[in-house]
Order: sequence, then C-alpha cells, then structure tokens
Amino acid sequence: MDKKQNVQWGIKSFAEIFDVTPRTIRFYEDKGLLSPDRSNGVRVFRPEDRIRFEKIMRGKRLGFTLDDIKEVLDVTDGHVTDRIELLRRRKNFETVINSLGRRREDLDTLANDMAEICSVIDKYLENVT
Amino acid sequence: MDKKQNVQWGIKSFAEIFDVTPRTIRFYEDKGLLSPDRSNGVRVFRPEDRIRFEKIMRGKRLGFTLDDIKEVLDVTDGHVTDRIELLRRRKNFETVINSLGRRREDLDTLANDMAEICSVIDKYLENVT
DNA sequence: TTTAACGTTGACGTGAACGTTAAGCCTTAC
DNA sequence: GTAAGGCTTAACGTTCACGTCAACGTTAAA
Repeated sequence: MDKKQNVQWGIKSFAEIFDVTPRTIRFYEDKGLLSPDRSNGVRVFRPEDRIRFEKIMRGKRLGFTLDDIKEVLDVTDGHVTDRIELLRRRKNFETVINSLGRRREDLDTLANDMAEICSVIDKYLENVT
Repeated sequence: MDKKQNVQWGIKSFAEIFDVTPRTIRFYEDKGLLSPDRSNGVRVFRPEDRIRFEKIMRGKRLGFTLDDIKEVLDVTDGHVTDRIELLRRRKNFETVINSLGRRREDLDTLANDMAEICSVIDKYLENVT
C-alpha cells in the first residue's frame, strides 16, 4: 500500500517536471539529445533520462545551443572515439571553461547594476509618494 | 602631435570593438536600445554609447533577450515614470536578481562537469596512445 | 575625375528552437 | 461500442536576432 515512487514517466509528466512541452521532448529526441526506452511505441523516461535532461537544461540556461550540448553529451556517451575529434572537443571544452570565468564576472556586475537600479527606483517612488 | 584618442567612432569601428557587425548596431537602434548622434545622417558613437553597449552585451551573454534589456535601459534612461509600471519592473528585476543566484550554481556545476569530462578524455587518450 | 571606402534605408532570407495543426493508431472509461 | 484522451509521425508556422542583398549618397585619396 506504499505510494509507488515515480521511477518512470510518460512524455507528458516528464515534460512537466522541467516545465517544457512534450513537443520540446520530441524535438530533442530528434536532435539526438535524448533516447528514452519505448514500450510498444510509447516513450518511457527513467531517472537516467531525467539526470540527462537536467544537464541539458543547465546548458540551455547558460545560453548554449542544442548542438553545443550535444557535443558534450556525445563524448560522455562514448560516441566519440576518434582521437583527433576528441582532442578538438577537449580544446573547445577548455575554451568554454575559461569563458565561464568571464561569465561569472558578468553575473556579478549585472547583479550589482540591477540592485542599484532597484534602489534608485525605490528612492524615486518615495519622493513621488 | 599627440596621438588623438578615439572619443567617437563610425558604425564600423564601433561594431568591431564588440565583435559584431554594423547590421547588429542598426538592428539594436531600430529596437530602441541605442540612439547615437547623427552628423548629417551618419551615426556618431561616443563613449556613453560604448558604455551602454557594454551593458547590452553583458545582458546578452547572460541570455537575456533584447526586450528584457530594453526593459532595464528604459528605466535607467528615465523613460518610465508611471508608478504602476515602475513597480512592475522593479518586481521583475528582483526576480532576475534571484535567478542570477541560481545561475551561479549552474555555472559552478557546469564548470565541474566540463573539467571532469576533460580529465576523462585525457585518461582515455593516455591509454589509447 | 573616378574609384574606393564608408555610410544610409529598405526589404527579403536564414537558422535555432520550438508551436501548431493534421491525420491516424490504441486503449481505457462509460 | 463509442467517445475521450494520449500516443505517433509529418509538415508547415512563428519568433528572435540578425545576414544578405539592393540601390543609393558622401568623402577622400590617386
């Protein structure tokens, strides 16, 4: 009688977890970013798919394209064995890692700017009231 | 005989500073993000425009849309005086500030993930060599 | 003076990331 | 048994952020 835990999802509930539409999920599968199991034609998503999708969303939030993200996932999936190609991607990844440092500065600067704008708004609104 | 400092730019050199094309600059002006002076029809960019564009690029790098950015600039320009509208934007800005915190976590997580992927690639390449 | 470099305003094209029908299959609910 | 609802693929539509002409004007050096 214990409440069964969700260890798998249909496309709709899986999409809802991440606040996207089923269309998005299918689109990502077409792009090769996801490959959920099927049970007589119906997609079945498991925890591994969920972890994978969390990584995808993280990449998206940071402004990377789906192709960028696929470049990473292909490597972690072991789909890239060619030495030259692996070295190329490794180099790209290092560039990304470096850019993340600058991104952090952007983050701080913007946070400060926005906070100040907010306080300026507050003062203005005080005076007007 | 001192080398004259650049205190103003034409559209091309201004665009080059930020590694964008003149098309981008004109597009942003159409959108109301920039409004450089004109000297008989020709755009003249000054340091203030440069500072402004740096902010725009910062917003872009962090994944905000041009409309998002305009919402901020309109306020700092003093183009928004309506109390209700100012309060609305202030609320949005706070949401953004909060989201920047989560963004920072994304940044750290991704940096760690990518670094590990790089080291995994290295180990693989060692074994194969 | 002509030609090169730079500028202008349209207007249409493009790629990424989906949204939106459309047509059809399957299964559970009544 | 039939209707509702969820699944499928396929194909066209949309938005954002520009790219890419086209047609033309202005200035500056050869």
